[in-house]
Amino acid sequence: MNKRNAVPLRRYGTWFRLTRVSDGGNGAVTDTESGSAQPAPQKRADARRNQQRLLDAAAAAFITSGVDAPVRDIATKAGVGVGTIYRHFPTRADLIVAVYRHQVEACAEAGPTLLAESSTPHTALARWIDLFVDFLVTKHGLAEALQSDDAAFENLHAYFLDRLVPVCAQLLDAAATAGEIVRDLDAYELLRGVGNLCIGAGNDSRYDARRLVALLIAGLRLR
Amino acid sequence: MNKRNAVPLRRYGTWFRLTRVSDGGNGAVTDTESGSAQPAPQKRADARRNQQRLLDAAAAAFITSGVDAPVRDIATKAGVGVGTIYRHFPTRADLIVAVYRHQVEACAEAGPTLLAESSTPHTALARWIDLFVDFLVTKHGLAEALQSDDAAFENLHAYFLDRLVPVCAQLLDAAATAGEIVRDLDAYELLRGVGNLCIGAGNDSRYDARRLVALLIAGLRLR
Amino acid sequence: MNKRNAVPLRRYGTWFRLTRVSDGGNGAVTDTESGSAQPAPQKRADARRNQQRLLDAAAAAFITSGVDAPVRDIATKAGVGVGTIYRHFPTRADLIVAVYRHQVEACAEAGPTLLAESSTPHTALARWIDLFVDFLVTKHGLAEALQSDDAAFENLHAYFLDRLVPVCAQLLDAAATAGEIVRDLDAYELLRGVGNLCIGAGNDSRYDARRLVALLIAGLRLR
Amino acid sequence: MNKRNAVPLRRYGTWFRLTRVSDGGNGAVTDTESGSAQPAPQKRADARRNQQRLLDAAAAAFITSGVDAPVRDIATKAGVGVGTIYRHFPTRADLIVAVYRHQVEACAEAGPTLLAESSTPHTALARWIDLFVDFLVTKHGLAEALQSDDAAFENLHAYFLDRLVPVCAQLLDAAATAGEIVRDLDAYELLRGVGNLCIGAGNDSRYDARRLVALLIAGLRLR
DNA sequence: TATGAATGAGTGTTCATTCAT
DNA sequence: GATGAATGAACACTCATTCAT
Repeated sequence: MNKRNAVPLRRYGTWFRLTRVSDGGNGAVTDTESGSAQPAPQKRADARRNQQRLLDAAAAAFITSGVDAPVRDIATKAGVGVGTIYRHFPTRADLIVAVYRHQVEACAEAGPTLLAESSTPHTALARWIDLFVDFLVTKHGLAEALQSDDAAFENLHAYFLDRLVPVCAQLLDAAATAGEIVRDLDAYELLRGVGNLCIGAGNDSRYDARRLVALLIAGLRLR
Repeated sequence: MNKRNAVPLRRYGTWFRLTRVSDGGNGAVTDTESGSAQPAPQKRADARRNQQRLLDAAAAAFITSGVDAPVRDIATKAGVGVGTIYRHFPTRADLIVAVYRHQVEACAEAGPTLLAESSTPHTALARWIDLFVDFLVTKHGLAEALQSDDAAFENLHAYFLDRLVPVCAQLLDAAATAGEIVRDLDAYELLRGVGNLCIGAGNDSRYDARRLVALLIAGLRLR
Repeated sequence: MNKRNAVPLRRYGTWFRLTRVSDGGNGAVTDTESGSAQPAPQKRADARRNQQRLLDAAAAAFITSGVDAPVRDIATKAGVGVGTIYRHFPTRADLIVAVYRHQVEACAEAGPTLLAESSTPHTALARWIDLFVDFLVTKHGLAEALQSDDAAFENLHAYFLDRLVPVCAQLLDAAATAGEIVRDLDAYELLRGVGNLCIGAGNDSRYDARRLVALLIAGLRLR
Repeated sequence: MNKRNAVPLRRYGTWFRLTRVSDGGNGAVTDTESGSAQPAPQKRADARRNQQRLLDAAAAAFITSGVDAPVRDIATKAGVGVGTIYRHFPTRADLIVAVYRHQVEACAEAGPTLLAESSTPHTALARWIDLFVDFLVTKHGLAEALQSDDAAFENLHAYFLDRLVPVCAQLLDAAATAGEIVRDLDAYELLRGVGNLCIGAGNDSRYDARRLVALLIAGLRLR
């Protein structure tokens, strides 16, 4: 996870694009193992294997049935008992976060890179938002979960906001400072709006979330 | 919501009449406007009272728990037995449509009026969309239901689309013809986007759906 | 009802046979109107009309859905409110008895006639049982109700037994006295057995209740 | 029930083996006969205990309320949650078949044995029918279910007919070949009739199904 | 530590029966 | 008397979560 800054931005673009095509095996990794000392005695091998199988199964189930997929379905798909899921991920939010952590991190880290590489801050913002949309649109039910006020999703909200709001704020600020956009909107509100526009996008061929998000971003421009 | 006064009140009269045309016998006609001497076979007073209490309770429950609100909760809130709900509204879609019919009709009818009264078509569009947002923002479960692919909501979709898409299309068309906006977006997609932006708006004080919708409409403008 | 003895037996045979073909409008009549003095001031005409429509509707519903047919279905079919049913027939058993009274009476009265007309008592018994089977086989659910221990059917049991057991006993006794059959079986048990053999006979083309009943009666014969 | 001792007990061993062949994983194998050293993956002890309690409770409930007994009643009687029933027996037919499988198998297997052991085929038939009656008379709901046209019971019908009709046919055929009985009746119809005669036998002290069945079988004899 | 059996609250829906109009 | 609106008990079935093994 620390190595990732070395990966050129375009990688991320590709990554997200690949994601759209064949996501699911997104190699989620928990924070624990990216700790300080790699040679430290890692968890038992079978425990880690289970954790990985669980994440793969959950990712697959989330695609099929949304992030509300029945726990038992995920367990069956992973070839473990339901108890094992609860051991590794006490709440559903924990599981969802673990499944999508990689991609959220990648998205967060793409912000500064895009800002550095793009011709204008507004372009960087638009491209970054595209990344976020590409992510959400392919995760059925995630956008819904992000706006749900179900207490079970609190950790999920917290994680997404912690990681993405500062990045988005930086991009918005840069664009505003450059005089490209209004100062009307804070990062939280923008992300929420973009997230909402992604809801149900996968079910409805007549609805293209990307087009609407692009209009929203265009609407930010000062005239 | 203050803008709604722009829609003449008489519209509401028409409104009820239209309601009766496509009604399934549950038009939730309030006493107020049907006056005293109607030759139509009036329902029993208690039945009509219950019907109204049911609609009120359902509207409240939909806000709290979405349009999936348990039937029993609605019945309890209305102070009636569950059987009474099924008597008045055999399917859930019947109940949802009945709850929102008045406002949908009012919204639909406001379109042409606004177009006639506003300085430009784009202004009319923006004001009409405001009306729609004002409606949706207070009906939290509704926006979610409108994007759900649950078969129970098919009639709901059909009703909303039948009534609102043509109106929105007329407004979009007028604005495009006037050279004010792009032709990028069809009415269905715009309504869907606006509907999505309204999801969860009532639960989150940091999120103002109206502001985001305004940006979206601004984004339609030709530069 | 008192006139009926004047009707020759073969009438009854025809009647039952006709019943099998086109029963349903079986003209059930309550005891009340066959009282002592015809010129007495009868019930209001509409009340009697309702009663008759109810019986016709119930007979039809019993054929379609068995004697468990939903009360509201019967009411709807009769064009009356459910309350009217309960007024006329406080329990389901009352309704069933009223519907079938004519035929039960006819069957009961056929016993002595057959005994007088048949070549032997055993023949009379067999023919009388045939009458009973013909009756039951065409009344879906009735045989089931007759053996049900549901308290709602108590009156039904009582009525059937009161009317038919003595007749059957008379026939059995005559045959036993003539040395044709064993004395193993009392009338109650025989009727119960015959009733049971009729259960479900209408639903199953591979099952002919008449044939089995015939075997049972044959089994009574002394060897 | 005392005659059942005529069926050698070893049969019951065979019985269980047969059970396993066509079993859906719920063969209700008691501990007693599977001994200690079985290589098969044993179920958890509590699960097996529950399964047995469930079968006992279901058998009892079926007697009381018929095979339509409410799932929750059975669960309560067994001291388990309703979910446990659905885990073990996904459909009601599964539960019914499991409850009666042992006895149906025993009955089926008794046919050839009785034929071999009895003095005449007709005697064998009578004794076998007695076995069947002894079985049914104590399962009050069962006889009703066997004639029900409810789709939920289709598998039940199929199972009973598959197992018992061929056995009965063999016995009938032997007796007919021996010139003892008429060829009037096929095995299906006979079993259906016997089953019907058993309906409600347990509730009514004035009604002895065995006596009536004996008369029916006697009626088959050639005179 | 892993398993998956058990739990039971939650939900939609039907229908006999009562009773206000 | 007649009506039919209202009631609510009853039932099947699902699934998140706990905990004995």
